[in-house]
Amino acid sequence: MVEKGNSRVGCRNKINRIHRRSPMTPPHRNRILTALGAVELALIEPNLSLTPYEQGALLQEQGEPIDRVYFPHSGMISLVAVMNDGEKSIETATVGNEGVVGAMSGLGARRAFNRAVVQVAGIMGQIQSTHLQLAVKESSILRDVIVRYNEVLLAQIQQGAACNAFHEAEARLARWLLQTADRIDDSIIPLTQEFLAQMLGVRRTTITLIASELQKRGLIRYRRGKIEIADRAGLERCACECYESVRKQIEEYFPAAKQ
Amino acid sequence: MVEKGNSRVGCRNKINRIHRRSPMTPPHRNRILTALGAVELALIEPNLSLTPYEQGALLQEQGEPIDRVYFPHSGMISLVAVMNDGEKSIETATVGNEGVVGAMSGLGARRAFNRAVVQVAGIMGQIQSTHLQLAVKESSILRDVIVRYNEVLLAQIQQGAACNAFHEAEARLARWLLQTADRIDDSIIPLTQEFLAQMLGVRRTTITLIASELQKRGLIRYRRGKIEIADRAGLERCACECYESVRKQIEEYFPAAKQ
DNA sequence: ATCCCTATGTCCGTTACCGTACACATTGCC
DNA sequence: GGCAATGTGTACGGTAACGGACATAGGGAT
Repeated sequence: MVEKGNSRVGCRNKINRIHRRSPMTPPHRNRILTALGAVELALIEPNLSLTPYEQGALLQEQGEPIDRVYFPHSGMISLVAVMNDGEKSIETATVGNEGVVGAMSGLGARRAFNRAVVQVAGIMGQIQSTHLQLAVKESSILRDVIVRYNEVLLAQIQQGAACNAFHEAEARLARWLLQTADRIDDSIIPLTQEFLAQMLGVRRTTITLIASELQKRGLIRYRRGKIEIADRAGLERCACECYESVRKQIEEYFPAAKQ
Repeated sequence: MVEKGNSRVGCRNKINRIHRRSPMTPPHRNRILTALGAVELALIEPNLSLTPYEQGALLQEQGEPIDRVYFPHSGMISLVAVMNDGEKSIETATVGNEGVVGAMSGLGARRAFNRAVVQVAGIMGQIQSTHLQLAVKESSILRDVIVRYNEVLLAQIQQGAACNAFHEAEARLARWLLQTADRIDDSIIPLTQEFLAQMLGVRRTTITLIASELQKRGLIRYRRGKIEIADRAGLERCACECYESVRKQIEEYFPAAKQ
């Protein structure tokens, strides 16, 4: 089960490390925000605060009203479906600096249809839903960007649904690792097998089995709580089509800034 | 694989039958439309045509631009995710008179994120996306209703994703039958096991096995191409939580008209 | 009545993953 | 250095569903 974050320090270091990498500019720019023009940015920026979140932080609970919207600049957020019994849960989408959590509340959506958990610590731009709503009233471009991201999100969730039904755990794990590496822009993913199991909705021992198999084949390397992609091309061959399919759509709708 | 409808006659009778049931008023009212006030209805009704569709009709293809929006008054539409190879496909949501297909295009969404196929023949209100867009510009209530339905749809797709991962075929079949019966407001579902298999993303023989088991237990009865729910309460006990969960949300967001 | 097509039934070996239990390794903490 | 907590490895029976092949039966068309 995913729980509210309680690691006290730990991630502070990570954030500092990121800052050290590029002291002048923000470490990453959120692509949704960069897709906006100066006028639209000016509408929301006064109410947009930059906040670091640590691993495990619960940003949004399934079924509760949405009060804030998060634009990750770094780190990664999982959108998670929680079953009624409260026992099992599974990830239905991941959001990194290419996305936004809770954006539809800006158009009037009331309740969160899923839980949102910070999986990899990072810095999020955040704004109150009410503030975003006011900004949307002023700018149809802002509204369009939100609708556009909603398309991406829907496609991603749907692809995941099909993926769960058709593809085996190995392909899904490979997909997940690649996807997450893209989101956090790092080939080392700081998560335990236990977490991966919850994301994929399989047993932890199944992950152990598959991971050691992938390691044997030289595609990944891992140690306690860290998984490293060793052979990206190889892992891509191992992942299902869903990876490329989602990646392409994101790239098309919200291309990464060139530099 | 789901294909473009090619049954020539057949469904005509069905539509006539429905019409005979209530000759004065439309057989069912679409709940999204009834959720609108007179002012909003007046905005779209001039461009809203009533059209019967037969089983198998392809309303929307995955990845293509959305040009029309469909408000079912009767019948049932499946939203289907198609895998890249074009071979496999799976249903990610069903839409009946409680919903609408393609509504987000009214807010500017460009491309269909999934295929939409008529599973059970019925009458659809349909309107051009461009016309809907114009109406949305005039009415924030209309916009809100669309956003509200988007919430329902997202929740449904996500629940389906989790369901595919956690629940076994029997529970999913039970769920599907109940859900579809609700949509078409009839306890007899005119579909073959082959179709059910495609919807659930399992082998046809798996459906045969499960269906005959359910029949043995007296929960359903079936003959060639028709499945009847014999013991609704029993089938509900057999279905997974997902059924109730989705049903409740729909009822809350778009309650059925009392009569 | 007959034919043929489509829908349903049955069989069988195979496999991926579950469920559960327990042992071992690494890390941080006192 | 020793302890506890956390993460990883392994083992094993059980089973749901696959994949493919083939057999029967319903029902519309002629």
